[in-house]
Amino acid sequence: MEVYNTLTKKKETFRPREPGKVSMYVCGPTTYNLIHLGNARPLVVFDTIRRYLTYRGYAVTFVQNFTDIDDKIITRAAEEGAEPLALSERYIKEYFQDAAALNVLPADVHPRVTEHMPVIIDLVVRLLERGFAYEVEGNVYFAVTRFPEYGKLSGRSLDEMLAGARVEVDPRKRHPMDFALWKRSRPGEPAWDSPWGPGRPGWHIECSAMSLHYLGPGFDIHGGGADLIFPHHENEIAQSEAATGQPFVRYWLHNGFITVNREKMSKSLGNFFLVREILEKFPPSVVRFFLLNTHYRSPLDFDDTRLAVAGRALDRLRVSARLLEEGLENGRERAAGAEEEALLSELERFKDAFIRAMDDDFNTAQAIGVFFDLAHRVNGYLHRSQPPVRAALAAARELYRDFNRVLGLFPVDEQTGRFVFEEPCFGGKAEQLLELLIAVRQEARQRKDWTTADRIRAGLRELGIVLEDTPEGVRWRVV
RNA sequence: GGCGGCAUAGCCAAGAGGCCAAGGCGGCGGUCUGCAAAACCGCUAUUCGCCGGUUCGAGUCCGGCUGCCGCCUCCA
Repeated sequence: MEVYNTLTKKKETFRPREPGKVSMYVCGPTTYNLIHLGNARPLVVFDTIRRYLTYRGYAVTFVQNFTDIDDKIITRAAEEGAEPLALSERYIKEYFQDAAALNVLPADVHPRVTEHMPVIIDLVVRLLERGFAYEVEGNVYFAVTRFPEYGKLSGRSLDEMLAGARVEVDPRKRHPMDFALWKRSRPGEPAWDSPWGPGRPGWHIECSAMSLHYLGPGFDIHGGGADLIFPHHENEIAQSEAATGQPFVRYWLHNGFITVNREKMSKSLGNFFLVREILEKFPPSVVRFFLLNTHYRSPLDFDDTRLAVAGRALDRLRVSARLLEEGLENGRERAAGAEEEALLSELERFKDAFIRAMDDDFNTAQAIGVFFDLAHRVNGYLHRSQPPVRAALAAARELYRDFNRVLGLFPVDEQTGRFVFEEPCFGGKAEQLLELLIAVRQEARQRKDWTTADRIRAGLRELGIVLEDTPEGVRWRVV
């Protein structure tokens, strides 16, 4: 397996710290608002990476933090007249709702800053003891000049950073690039006791403290958006390696940005789309497909049209999976013939191709291509062989499930293990009404009353419900 | 100003030296159908931003140019 490591700027063979086990940490959200699509990309990407590593037999320990106290939370809370920690709590709940909708599995641990103060303070103390940090009036700063390798992740030297610096220099800092490990709190702000007085952690120290706490130094994968490379991850390396004297992380993975009109989607530009809003217009599986249909390191331009196109593409896989399930119901328990033998051997080929794609730096775009090849092949078999051989289809369904286990595109019914084809926005009485309309139309068709039949079909199409007349009866689906 | 990335068909997007340049959307023709839809069959880039170079051989490596984007400031 090969992964692109931001630290070395090249693909490397993936060798975990411990054979058979993978430890990974992904920077989670600062909980002061609902997540937008740009925030959702790393969620879906690293969820998929985690799923794939699990699929490949690794015992994965996956940690994703919540930054539940920081300046932005305090500011936002003040605006709303809310308590900062209550605000965080609320948005953590909202986060889990969006993540679940996108079929993102919960991490093994979701540590929060406010619940790890002793661990964070210990790390700051250690940095002070080792001479990598200094205190000024209740604030503690990391001294970048004491860490010669500062800049190794983002690929620039302190001099280069200074040359382009647009930061105003804080007079309390010894070096302009020094950054806060601990910030003294102002009156009325949330505060925790520390050897330097009441305050709260700087942004970067929490991830060092919590990842080291749960995974130990030299853990395997640290992930996040490319905008975290500098300063966040650069600072994490400096803090962690200064404190432990050991390499911090083996592989740094960074996803590319979501753009809108080719410009980065960001809160500061205001060109962002909330996951919540998008899910009002598109099924979550389409959003997930859209995110995975491009390699995770490439930029991905977003607009409604592209999502709609993704939806049509995904429909192809959805329809194929459905034809497969129907084939299994109508199929025969017959011995495999030449046609089935050919299919079975191609299934092996698709599985190999899928693994090859994912082994190459988690190339989900190529892996999805293999999924389409598989669907095409199975559709062809179904088209040619009626009734199909059940054993062959069962093998095909296993492969659909394998691919889906990794990509997480289709919801699966926990009870039956079957794919769930209709999005949960439809059901109950509405579905019964639909069945009634379909029955009426069937009667019209038997009378050869094509006007009535076509009117019902066209009307339903307007509502986004497609009817398909097949020899086995009428099939409907929501588009 | 410093550092970095990307440019592949009408659109989206894989592909990091060598069988015919994946896949999807769209389009065209056909099979099926009452007509459709879906599915199936066939077609849809003599060519990978431009110019040089390395090589028996280059979207794929090197240099230059052009264009777009990002980081250097909170941001996934």
